[in-house]
Amino acid sequence: MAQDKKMVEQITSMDVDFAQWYTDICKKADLIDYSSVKGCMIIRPYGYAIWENIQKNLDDRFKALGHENVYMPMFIPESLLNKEKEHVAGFAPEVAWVTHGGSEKLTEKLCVRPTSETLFCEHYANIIRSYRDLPKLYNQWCSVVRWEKTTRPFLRSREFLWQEGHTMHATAEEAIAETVQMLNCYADFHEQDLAMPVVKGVKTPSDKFAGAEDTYALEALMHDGKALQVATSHYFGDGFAKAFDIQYTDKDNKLQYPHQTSWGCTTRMIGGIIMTHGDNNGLVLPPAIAPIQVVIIPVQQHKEGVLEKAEELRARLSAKFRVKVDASDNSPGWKFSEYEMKGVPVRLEIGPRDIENNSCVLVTRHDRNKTFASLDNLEEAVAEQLKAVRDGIYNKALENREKRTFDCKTMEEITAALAANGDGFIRAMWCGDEECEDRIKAETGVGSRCIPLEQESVGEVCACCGKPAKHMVLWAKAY
RNA sequence: CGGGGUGUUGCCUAAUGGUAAGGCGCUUGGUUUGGGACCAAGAUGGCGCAGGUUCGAUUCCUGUCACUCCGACCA
Repeated sequence: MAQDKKMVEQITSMDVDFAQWYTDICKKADLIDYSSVKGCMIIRPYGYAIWENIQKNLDDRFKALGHENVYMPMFIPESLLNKEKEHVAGFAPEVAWVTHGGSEKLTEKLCVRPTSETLFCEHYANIIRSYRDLPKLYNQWCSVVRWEKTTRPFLRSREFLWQEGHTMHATAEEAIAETVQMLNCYADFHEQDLAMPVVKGVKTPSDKFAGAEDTYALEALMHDGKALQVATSHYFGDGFAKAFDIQYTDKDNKLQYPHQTSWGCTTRMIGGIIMTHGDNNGLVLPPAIAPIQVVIIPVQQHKEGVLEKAEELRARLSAKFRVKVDASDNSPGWKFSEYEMKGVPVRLEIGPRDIENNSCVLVTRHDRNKTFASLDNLEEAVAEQLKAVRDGIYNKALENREKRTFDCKTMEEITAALAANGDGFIRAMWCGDEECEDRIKAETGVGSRCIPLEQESVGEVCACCGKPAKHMVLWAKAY
């Protein structure tokens, strides 16, 4: 098997170098290319198609919950960004500024949006007058810019695509319900459609979004044991409303401040998909968002009738699935490898022998399991195999997470667990003191990821100071 | 932003203070075709960028940019 010369472009094995493996997949599965500006990546058609599928799925979910899409400008005047002090403080270090229009210096510099709370607030202040104007359930799909120091494709790019929901509600209760509802929406999308197990939790105060009362987040564990925050949902209370002077008249003719939320997820999810499901043969895509769900590989395609049959099956299956036939003159073996690298969930092989038997071969990407399917009820067989991929990769990811989740009572136990098992989720109790949070990070290397909504006691006292514990916290190294 | 590594054609790698070599890929023709096929003939780069040293630099020096890894910070 081993060959001296390099026959084809290989993907670095993830056990050898996980970071290189990740980069190889991004490049070799044709997801991205680098551009001439650091941290700004070109999302190539195959990568962008994944994003489009994610976008469509989520957009449908948002609209089903009553949200409307809008589009805000990409520039924010400095004075507007400065209105909410915690918010600016949080974002100022990574904001990109426009200082000139043509050759003229601008009288006020404009920031390229790192997020659009301020723009939404300015607009809401203009359009919200009465309780009859509430709730406002807006969302926008756009790109934002954050001048990151360290960049990686999908995981941390200086410009990234995302959606940001911004809603206004008459009461705190309604706004909190919205915050939780959207967290659940994201969680369902990740679990069902991305086949990615997630932990729902709330961020510790030090880790909250700049300007938020509460930040909820979904945390997923990657294959290498590092955590990735894949979505967030914030409850703002009326802090922004006060800073931006947004008020409405309630039923009793009294002026009130509305309560606000924002929630978002980004192209980072694609990085999460790669690092959750990918293997040494390349990408493994969850069927729900795979640009190609079924690739048809004609075998002995020069033989009479093979290509015609392949095309016939494509036409038939296209009614229900995203299907491609590869009729190029590459060898079947080459095609098998190619579409495995690209993560296509199901491969359909059709050759003279199959045609004779009125059947075909279906192979699932994640386990290369081969089944023979009759052409008579092919749609059902394909649907079944796609489901098998979704369930298979979900279970594999869940198993990895469970294998890498450790309950610890003390910092010594945390250090020992990490040393013995490698990176992963640590479940440990915390007193609520920021000093302890910092010390745990400094001394064990894992930071607080979230306080899981589903609390489970793993001890009585804080793993750091030994005082009575308030919460069980999930700790990990993170991307 | 601090510390390390890298930059030669589409990809991988070599050599060299005297003007770039090979494999893969690509093109054409033929033979193949159920796990990255084979043969033959072709095409493709001046060595990230900018300065400097030198008769002369891809090679030496300086700077810069990008990629990458490890930290700190962040979706």
